[in-house]
Amino acid sequence: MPANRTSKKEIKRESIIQAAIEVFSKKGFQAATVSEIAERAGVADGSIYQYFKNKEDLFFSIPVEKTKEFRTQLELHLEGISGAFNKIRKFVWYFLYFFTVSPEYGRLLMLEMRVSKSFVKTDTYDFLKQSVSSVLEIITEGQHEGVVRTDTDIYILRHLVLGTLEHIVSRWLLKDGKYDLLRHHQEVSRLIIDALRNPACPGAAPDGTPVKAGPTGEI
Amino acid sequence: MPANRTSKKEIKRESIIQAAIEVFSKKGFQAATVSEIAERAGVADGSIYQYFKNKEDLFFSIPVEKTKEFRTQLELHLEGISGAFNKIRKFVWYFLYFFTVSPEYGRLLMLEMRVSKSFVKTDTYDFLKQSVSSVLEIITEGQHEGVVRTDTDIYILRHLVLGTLEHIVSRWLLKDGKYDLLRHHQEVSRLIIDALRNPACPGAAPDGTPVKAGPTGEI
DNA sequence: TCAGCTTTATGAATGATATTCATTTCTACC
DNA sequence: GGTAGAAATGAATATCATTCATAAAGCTGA
Repeated sequence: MPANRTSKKEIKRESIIQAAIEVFSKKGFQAATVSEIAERAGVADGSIYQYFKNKEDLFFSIPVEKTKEFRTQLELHLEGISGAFNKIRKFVWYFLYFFTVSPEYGRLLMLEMRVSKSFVKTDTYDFLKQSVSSVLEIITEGQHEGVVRTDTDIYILRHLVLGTLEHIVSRWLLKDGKYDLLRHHQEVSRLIIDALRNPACPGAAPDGTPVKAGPTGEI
Repeated sequence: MPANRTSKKEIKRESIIQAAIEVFSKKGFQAATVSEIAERAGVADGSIYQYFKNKEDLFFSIPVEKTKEFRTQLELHLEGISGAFNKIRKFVWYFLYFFTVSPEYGRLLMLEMRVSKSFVKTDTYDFLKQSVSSVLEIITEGQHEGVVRTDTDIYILRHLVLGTLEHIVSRWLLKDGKYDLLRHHQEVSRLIIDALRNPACPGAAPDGTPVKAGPTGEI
């Protein structure tokens, strides 16, 4: 295909995605209609299907750009920060900050896509997962530093970090962002770090508290 | 209305809900059709609307019974256990156990309802929230015992506990329950407890590690 | 510039399905 | 057994997502 035609197609595709973002953000997946998206993009209903397999496929194309943005901005924010716990603090802050600035997108991602079986099969999801999983890198870095516990599967540590953050963001979105999402970011970091902290690491725990063994594994 | 007729209505309502559980579990909210539910319940399509405002209303009626079951069983399991951390361990185990035994229901609750704005407005949701929030009671109990930190908003502590657990369960459901959800329950409890633990409580931390102050609040 | 071919765009037609509503059937009570 | 009010019915309606036959536009080589 000629290059000229390709770029025109690309532009049209983009304008459809842009219209889709607006309409889906306003109405959610269900209530949004393909006709409205087509109208807003200035194309016929049928044309959408030249670019996307179906309504869902169009919906799932939205996160691609946003995820790239998340990833590059996060890298920028982590730049120059050393120490796994300092990076965790920054990650927590950035995660909450990101959704503070993009609540409409957050609604789509957190409340509609993240929870869909077909989305999980998507390439977009893999990309997203990989981006968010910089936590995993921070965790292993912390283990090498000796400050992060090595007695627990790192994927469980990730569940704790992302689970806590996603829960906070989801509940906030469900309440229409009626309060400041960032207001407790320091407490959240502190909590997460205390969970990740290596219990055997001298000098890592706070407040000079004397400590002793406790039972684990009891249900 | 005569009592006899009332109970007949109640029975029919139940049979519709039962049919709804089966069909929604098998196909999810979207793909399930009102006709199939009606057929399985042995009523006409239109009859559904005598009992429920619409398809969504019917859907959201499902958790009522299941939530009661969750709540009473949890109370039973906590019976006789003392100490906030022991209760947390039991809660973690029971939470994972519950979804292990009811994965189809879990899929509906965790992946479809929990994330819906209209569900959150529901009475059912309030009831559910209240049931799950026995964590809150355990947390304050632990604060009175002196073992749970008091430097952090208890709602944030709840975000950590429920966020971690719901994340674990959601990801498991999205992977079609292909592994044993309970296999890591002890690690999960340990992690959560280490996050909740009062950093100033002598004798609470593990392993006799000497500890000292660390910075908090830095991003 | 144009003929011939390919790609893209179109929107009316199709099919699926939630919901409504005029009509029928049932139930309780006299 | 007659009747009023409740409940049940399912055909009709309205709302989309998606398809597809047809038209328009883009490209190429002369």
